[in-house]
This record gives sequence, structure tokens and C-alpha cells, in this order.
Amino acid sequence: MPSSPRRATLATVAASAGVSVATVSKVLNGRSDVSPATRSLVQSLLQQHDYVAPAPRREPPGLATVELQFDADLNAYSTEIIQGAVAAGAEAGIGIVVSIRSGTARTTAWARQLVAAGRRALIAVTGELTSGQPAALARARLPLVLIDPLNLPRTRVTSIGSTNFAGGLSATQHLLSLGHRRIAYIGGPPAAACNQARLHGYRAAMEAEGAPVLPGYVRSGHFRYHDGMASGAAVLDLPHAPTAIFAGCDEVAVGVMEAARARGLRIPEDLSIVGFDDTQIAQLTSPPLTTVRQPLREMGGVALRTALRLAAGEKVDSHHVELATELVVRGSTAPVPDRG
Amino acid sequence: MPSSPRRATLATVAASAGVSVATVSKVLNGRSDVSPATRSLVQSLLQQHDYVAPAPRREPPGLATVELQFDADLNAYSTEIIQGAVAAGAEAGIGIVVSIRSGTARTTAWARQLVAAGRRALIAVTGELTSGQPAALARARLPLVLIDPLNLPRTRVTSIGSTNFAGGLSATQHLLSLGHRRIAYIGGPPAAACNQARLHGYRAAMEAEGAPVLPGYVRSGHFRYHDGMASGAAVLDLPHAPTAIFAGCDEVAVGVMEAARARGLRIPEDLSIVGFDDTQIAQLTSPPLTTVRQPLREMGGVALRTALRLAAGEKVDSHHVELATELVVRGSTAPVPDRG
DNA sequence: CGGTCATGTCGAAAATGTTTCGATGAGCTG
DNA sequence: CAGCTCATCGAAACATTTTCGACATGACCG
Repeated sequence: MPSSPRRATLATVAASAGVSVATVSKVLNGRSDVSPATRSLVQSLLQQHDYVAPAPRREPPGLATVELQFDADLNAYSTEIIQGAVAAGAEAGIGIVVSIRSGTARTTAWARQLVAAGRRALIAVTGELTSGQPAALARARLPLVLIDPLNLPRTRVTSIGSTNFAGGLSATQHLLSLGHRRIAYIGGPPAAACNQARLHGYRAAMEAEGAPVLPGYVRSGHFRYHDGMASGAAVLDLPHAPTAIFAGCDEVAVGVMEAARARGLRIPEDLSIVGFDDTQIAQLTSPPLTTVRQPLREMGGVALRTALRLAAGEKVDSHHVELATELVVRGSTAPVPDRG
Repeated sequence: MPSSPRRATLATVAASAGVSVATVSKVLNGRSDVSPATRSLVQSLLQQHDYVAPAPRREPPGLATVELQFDADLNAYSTEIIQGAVAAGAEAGIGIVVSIRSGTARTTAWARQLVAAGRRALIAVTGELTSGQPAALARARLPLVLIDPLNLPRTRVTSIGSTNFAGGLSATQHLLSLGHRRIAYIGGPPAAACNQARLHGYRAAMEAEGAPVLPGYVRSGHFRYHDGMASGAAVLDLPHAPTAIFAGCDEVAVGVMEAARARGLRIPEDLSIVGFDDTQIAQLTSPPLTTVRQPLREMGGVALRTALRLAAGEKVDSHHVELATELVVRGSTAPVPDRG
């Protein structure tokens, strides 16, 4: 059949099917008043004629969305990221779709579905990527931005983080400057890049000061309250217990606080604690938590803007951006007690 | 202006603007061959006539979305709601777009924009509605579900809450059963329906037990840490200070805890505290907070499913649904100290 | 058996919105 | 002033959806 110069319309299909235009329209819209026989006839002819919906109507102004995906249940950290992304999205007229990663079946199909649903980009927070996923997303033309990725795959992906090394350094220096020498580090997953950087910052500060990292002083686990409590208990029960603990995140710090209280230790008189993140809970503890502020809202905002630039086809300046951390001194740190 | 029985069409607007249908169509589609004067004239008339795009065409294949709007910065409470809505959305194949309410300019235009962007419904959390807003949303055919609304407008809107009265009752009864008689209530905004219900539950329990509500024992403010600390301080400095405090939410409870600690009071030995919500922070305090669990995740999920039913044109069983609250006893409450 | 009624299919015509293309007139140029 | 260009606008053609009535069919009833 000679390809007609003009695109097929309902009229074309209707004529070749021997039905009215209205009937073809009904088939397209899944109306009920079409007999199954007619329906399937029309459908096959629609395919034969390569019928495609006409004029993609008015592109609605606010349709664009970006998917913000978390790896696990939301917590205080997630909340700050969401807040930042939502605020930046509002400025750009972009909606933020929050999702929680579940058993990822087929990445390729999933990515295509997201694109079809209008997502302009995907921001994955603290996620673990298999090596094939960036490729699948690229095939679907879905830009990817990572926030605090657990692992960095070999392929070039864009990621946002903060100066974890500097943060770990300054937290530890703060404790050292208060006279502490026996300082422990209770961190997160050993494989996580951000955890490693914080740990190295801690080690660097200790080494520079000539303070020894005693055996059992470096712990890992998850960035969760219960891990903090368990690791805190273990460290405090050491024969040479520390006088200060640097926790890998605020939630862990709160767990450490609880372990300390259970042992009758006063904070900060008997034990100093520094957290990391400066989420809302850092201000709710008693005493308020000294912590390394990670600009989580800004990170959410930067991730969104970066994602939009990628979606617009622009090049980004750098594959990895780190925002500055900052030590926030509150009430959970004090000079080392007289008798260590 | 009398609402016409039929929806406004391009022809309606064109007639009232004194231009052709084609011109109005061009304005809608942002074509260039319309003079600025005509364009703005038509645009204002489009608004006046509440023109909404007709037949939502064959729906795009992708996932539909529902807007989840918060009234202020996100906190632990918001996080639970988001989590519940996202989980329920994943099951239904619906994306959750989180947004934070900002200076709402023109509700009507905003609602239309949401519809155009593919939102199936709007869930507003703890928001304050002006009386015109439900009408504007209805005109745009955007179903509305409220979670814990501050005020209920006269018009019928669908809302989700929890049994605040029963929660206030059981929290207070718990304290009474521990022997407390001097119990204060530190709540949220006086006008908020949920706050009033909790307060009345408190009063009912006190009255049933014959325990007097002493002067100054009922405080209001916002549901925030600092309000809790300020009101807690005020109550604890009364000549007849309470032996127990029922706080209107967990964050306020944490503020009260801090005020108590600043006065050298031990919790729970010297002062019992009960919170409300059972957000994540209730488990992070020291001691862990006794609180009234509000099923926030379930509320988020129910709100989403209700919104989807409304969007599908189904009737909902009831305009207001309340999920059950439940007292969760942890470590912040204890029998009244020997010498009241 | 004939009449009536409900139901399922279908299309003509009306409605709605978009696009094309020619008409109009203002402003500019020579 | 003739002639040209260009922005603006609407009539008409188009594409699609919706409404409503027509028709056939079969069930049910007297």
C-alpha cells in the first residue's frame, strides 16, 4: 500500500474498516458501546495505518516532575533533602515525586515508565547502584543524579555530596581542642563513601595531634539509633573507655547518648558527643547536640537544579559537587574531665 | 454571576471577548499571532469564565500523580504522612508529589495548573482553608482530601483524622491511674480542631476523676519545640506546679522535657510527660517518650486511597474518617512522687 | 403468537478545539 | 501616494469526541 502523503486520521481508518469515524473514536477511547468484533477489527486497522494520536495537545505548563528516590524508610535526613528539593522545585515549576525504592524488578522497563509518566530526571539518595543501572537509565534518556551515594560505579555518574572528610576532621579537631585524646568513631556502613571520608577525616585529625586510635575505637554499623546504642555501649564498656565519641550521624549520636545515660554518664561532663548531619533531632536532644552541619537542604536543591540542567541537555561543570560542612557547637561537648 | 448550567467553552469566552474562537484557542496555546492587548483580555475572560480544558484526552500511559501539600516546613510528623502516602501510592501505581504551601496567589489558576500537570487529587495536610478554596478546587475538578485540618469550612469536604478525643482521654487517664492529680495540658493552636479534641479528652478525664484543672494548667501555642519549652517553663514555675504534663505533640513534649531538665527535675521520677503522635523522635528521647500513637502512616495511606476513589468519581462512605489512636507507654511516665 | 421492553451496536449530527490561509490595516519606504 | 512588509485576526477546513436517536435482537408476558 502506498504510504499516503498525509498522516492517517480517524476518517482514513474508518473508511477502510467500513465504519463511522465515531466508532473508531470510541475504540480509541475504550468506550463500551462497540461490539468486540468491530473493536478488534478497528484496532488492527489502526495499527496497519500507523495511526498516532494527533497534535500532542497543549503541553501543560507544570507537567514536569523529577523523581526523588530513597533507599529505605524516610527519616530526619530524608526530610531535609525533600524539603530542599521541593523548595528548589517550586522555584523551577517542577514537581517532586517522592518514592521509596522497592524490589527493583527490571530497571529498563521501570525507567521507561518513569519517562512516560513525565519524569525529567531521577535523583537517587544514598542508594546502592548495580553497575547496569546507569546504563539502563541512559538508554531511557533519564538523567541521574546521586546524593551521598553508597558506592560509585565505574561509569561516570553525577553526584552531590558534602565535604565529609573536612567535616570529620573539624569534628575531631574540636574534640581534641577541648583536651580529649581518647576519642572513638562510631560510623555507618564500612563500604559507604561518605562514611569512609568521615572516618579518614577523624584519623587524619587524630594522627596530626599524635592521639592514638585505641583498639576497638572505630565501629561501623548502620546509620541508625539502635546501631548507635549498641556500638556506644560496646565502646563505653572497653577497659580504656573514651572521653569523647564522634558519631557518624545524628541518629547514631542519640543512640550513643542513650547508651551513656544507661551507664550513668553525664553529657557533656563525663562524655562529649559530636554528631553529623544537623538534622532536626540535633536540636531536640538534651543537651542539644554538637554536630557537623551538612547542608542537606542545599544538597537537595543543588541536586534538583543539576538534574534539570542534565535534562535540558546542558553539560554540568563537574561530575561531583561537594558542599561545605560546618561544625555547629551546641551543648554535648565540653572540656575533658579532670581525671581521664 | 449565575453559574451557567454548562461548562464554559471557547465559544463562550470568544463571544464575551468579542473575538473569534480561533483567537481564544491561540491564546490558550501561546501562539504568537495575538496582540498583547487581546491576549491579556482573553486571558482575564478565560479566568472569569472558569474555563477548564475539556475532555482530558486519552490519558498519557504513565503513572498518574497526587499532590500532597504541607502547610509549613516538613518535620517528623510530615515524614510519617509522606511515608504512608508513598507506600499506598506505590501499590496503586500513583506518584506522590510533595509540595509546601507558599503564598497561594490565585487558587483557581493554581488548581487548573495542577490538573493540567496530571494531578488526580490534592491531599492537604494540617492546612487552613479559606472558604473559597474548596469551591475553586471543585471547579477545576480536583478532588480534595484533608488530613488533620485546622479548620473545617462550612462546605462538605472529605477529611481524615484520628480519634483525638479518645487519645487525650487515654493519655490523661494513664497519668491519673499513676496517681497524678496535678496534670497540665500544653497544646497547639487554640483554633485547631485536633487540639480542641485532645484538650476536651483531657478535661473529660480530669472531670471524671474529680481532679481539678488548676489555673494556668492549660496552655496553647504552636506544635513546636520552642513553644513546648516556653509553656513548659511557665507551667513548671507556677506556685502549684504539676506532677505530670500532657503535651499536644511529641515535639512539644521534648520541649517540655528540656524545660524540666533546666529546672533540675528528673523524668519520670519528678515529672511525668506524655506526648502525642508517636513520631520517630518519641523513640529517640531519653527516657523514651510515653505518647499517644497516631497512625500517621495509615492516615497517609487512607487519605491517598480516599483521594483516588474521589478521583474515580466514586462516592465515599463518610465525609470524615477517624483512625484509632493508641497509648504507647514508654519511659517518661511513672507513679506520682510521694510528696506531691 | 404477537406485543412490549430492555439491551447492545452503531452512526449522523452537534460540539469542541486546532490549524490553515487569506483579509485587513497600520506603518514604513521610496 | 504607490507599494511593500508585517502583525493581527477570523472564516473555514479539519480532527476528534459526545450526544442522541435508530435499529436489531432477544427476553418476557399476556
